[in-house]
Amino acid sequence: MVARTATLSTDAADAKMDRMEPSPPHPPEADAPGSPLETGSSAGKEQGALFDPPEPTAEEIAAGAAMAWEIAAAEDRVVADVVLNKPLMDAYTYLVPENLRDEIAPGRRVRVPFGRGPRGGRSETGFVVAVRPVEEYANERGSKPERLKTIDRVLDEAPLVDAKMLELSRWIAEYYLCGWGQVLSSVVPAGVKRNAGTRELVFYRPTETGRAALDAGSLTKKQRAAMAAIIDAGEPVRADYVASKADCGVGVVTSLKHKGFAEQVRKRTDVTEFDDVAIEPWEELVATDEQQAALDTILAALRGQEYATFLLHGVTGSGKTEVYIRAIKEVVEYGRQAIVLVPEIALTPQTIRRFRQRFERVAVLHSHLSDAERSKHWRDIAAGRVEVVVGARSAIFAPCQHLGLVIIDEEHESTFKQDSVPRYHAREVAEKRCREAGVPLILGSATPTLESWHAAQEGRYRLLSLLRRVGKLPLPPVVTVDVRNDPQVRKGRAIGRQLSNAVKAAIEDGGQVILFLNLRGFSPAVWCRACGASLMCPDCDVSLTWHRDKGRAVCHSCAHEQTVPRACPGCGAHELKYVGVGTQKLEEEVKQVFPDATIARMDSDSMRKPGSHDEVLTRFRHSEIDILLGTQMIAKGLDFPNVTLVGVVDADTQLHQPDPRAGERTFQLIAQVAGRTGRSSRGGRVYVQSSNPAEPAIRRAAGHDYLGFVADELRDRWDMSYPPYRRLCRVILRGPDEAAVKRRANEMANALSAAAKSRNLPVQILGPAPCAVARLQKNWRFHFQLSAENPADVRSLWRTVEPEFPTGGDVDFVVDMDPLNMR
DNA sequence: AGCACGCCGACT
DNA sequence: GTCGGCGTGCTC
Repeated sequence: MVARTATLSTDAADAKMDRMEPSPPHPPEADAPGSPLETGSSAGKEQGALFDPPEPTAEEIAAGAAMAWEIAAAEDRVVADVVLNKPLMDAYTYLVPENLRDEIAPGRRVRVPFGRGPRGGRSETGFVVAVRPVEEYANERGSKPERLKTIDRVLDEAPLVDAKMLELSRWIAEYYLCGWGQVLSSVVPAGVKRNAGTRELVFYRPTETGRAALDAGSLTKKQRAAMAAIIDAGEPVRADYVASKADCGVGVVTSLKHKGFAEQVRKRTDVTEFDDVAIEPWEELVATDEQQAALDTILAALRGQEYATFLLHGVTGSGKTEVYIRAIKEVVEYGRQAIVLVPEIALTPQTIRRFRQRFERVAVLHSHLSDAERSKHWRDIAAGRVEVVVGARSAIFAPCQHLGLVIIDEEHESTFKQDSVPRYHAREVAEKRCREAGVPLILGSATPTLESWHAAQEGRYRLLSLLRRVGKLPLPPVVTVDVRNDPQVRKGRAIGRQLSNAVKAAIEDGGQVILFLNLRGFSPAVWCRACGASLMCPDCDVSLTWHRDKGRAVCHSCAHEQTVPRACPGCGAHELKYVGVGTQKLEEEVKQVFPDATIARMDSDSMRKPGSHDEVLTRFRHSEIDILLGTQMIAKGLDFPNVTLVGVVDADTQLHQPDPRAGERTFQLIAQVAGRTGRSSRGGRVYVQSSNPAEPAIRRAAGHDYLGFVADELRDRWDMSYPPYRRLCRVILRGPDEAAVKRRANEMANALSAAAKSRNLPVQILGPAPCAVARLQKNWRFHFQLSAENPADVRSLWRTVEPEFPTGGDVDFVVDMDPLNMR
């Protein structure tokens, strides 16, 4: 058995197994693996085409099944509850055959027959969530023990998840309204399931006759040396090890085996090898008073082993990471582990290096790892060989056995919500996990979500503030530029006069510049001057973006690409024009205006090949690049002291999204981008171009006034009955027939509405209405929302009504609890 | 999610 | 007369 067994098997699972011991003596004729009975039956199967016995009748099958469970009961056998990777709310119960009794355990996966049809349905993979006596199932109300099917096979040598993770995943399934098995399947990385990075290898150990033969001196010279090497090793060893140790060929080991002097052992072994990167040493810093105060509060909770969520509100450059690291140091001293979640996009080599410099054993979990790497890190974590786990959203499921602390950095980032099933938010899952483990959770952000801020106001979270930057550096002044009357912008330029002058001055002064624009491509629309229509994607309700490098118009919502027709497909006029500015056009404009500057563009189009991201940032760090322009990618986490100017080319793109959180996102974005400058004594400035400079989100961001912004925004949220004052659950319907989708949306909304009324549940139904993107990848989309103060009411309403909704057909639906994406 | 079951239209 | 459409409802 591999080491993982010991560390991953859980108290509850052990207790369960204990309860089932001692097992009754096995009758000798019970079919153990490899027994003649089994080989006989499989041989029979292979020849079955010629001598098939007559098919048993339904009665015979039923009688056999009834007998199976009666025998099972008489023999004090067990059943296993199994959950499958399907949107099913219930676990399904299976008989555990005698020969699998010792292997079966909660947290392991099994193959089971599922569904009706010939041969009792298809074979599916599921997770065992419980093992219990068959009588317990038989005594359940409505149980049909005679209809139980039997487990085919146990897949894992050791549980993949422990009892705590089983419970956490069950909670997620319940809260996010999806199947337990769906959660478990996505919690365990694919590489871990396939044991990627490990091999079943053959090892040799001495037998008693082998030892005797060595003592008796009845071996040849080479055999004697090999035998001695095997015995001296003190543990099973590989043949090539023996060969090099005894200076012989591996054939000698084989002959020892044939003679019965050594025997083979098969062991699953780690075969991954990673280079250790050299890490430069770290100079300890002196904590600021603010950092120390925040830290003291966190340490008190750590020492008291109590759950608490801390909202660490720290302006950019205030040294939140230093607080995290010192808190983790304390946790590591107790021999416990910490999980640090960062947005995927911030999971750069620089971020990882920062933790590797300060901790001995850091595991990293993110989407760019190979299966073998991820599986290796997962096994290291489970075995307790890791102090700190740094990872993206799903790292919240890291199998730490002695969790001491969880940190979520940039808590406001929407990437912490998964946008496929299970649609969980890592913050909510972390809260649950920490509460159960009795450990603190730290949420860090310069611009906390309104949900978190509100929780802090209510006292559910404890607020810690870092309002000053380290080194007494001021926050950079932010200039809002009204571009409505700018002569250059009116000519179709992206960069107005003021920003352009500022860029010029910054470069002449030897500084570097970051220009941010959240639209990739060359022009975001192809527009007909004659009829005013834009070129649309044939499959989506989205206008096509012109990518000049490809010479094609591209849909950013699906894979569609096309050439641009000569004539407008709507009116036939030859008046098509590329309008608006994306990063590609911005790059061209900047090159034209600043011909002597070195320019680099960073967006998902220019960063296709792996490593290019890091390469550009390294060049930028070494001042080989004067102007870095790009999308979201350059807004996060970059910390370059020589950046003296940041320009937000168009603050309005974010603001005009059809989303109730557009204001919040705009504020966050400006604050975040502004944080990229003024990080040294050289100072820095920020220019924000907008056509709505009076918009509160923009005005407050320019004033670095988070408190003012949340006060405004919370008032609006209250007026709109929107989170954080209510919980929402969004139901999205889609299908190829617009009328059918609309009809189904109405039916579902009405059914829920009626049920809420009759059950007296305080849940409102908002909608239905077409989605903001009314058509996506050929499907029409409608949505409606359930809104309640208490999410339990939403859940209970949905759970009672949902089973009545038809599935299949050409309209399907998804449920999104606490939605962030409103498209 | 599949997928087998059942009840209504165009073909030999 | 049947084959096959896809709406409906289970799956231990």
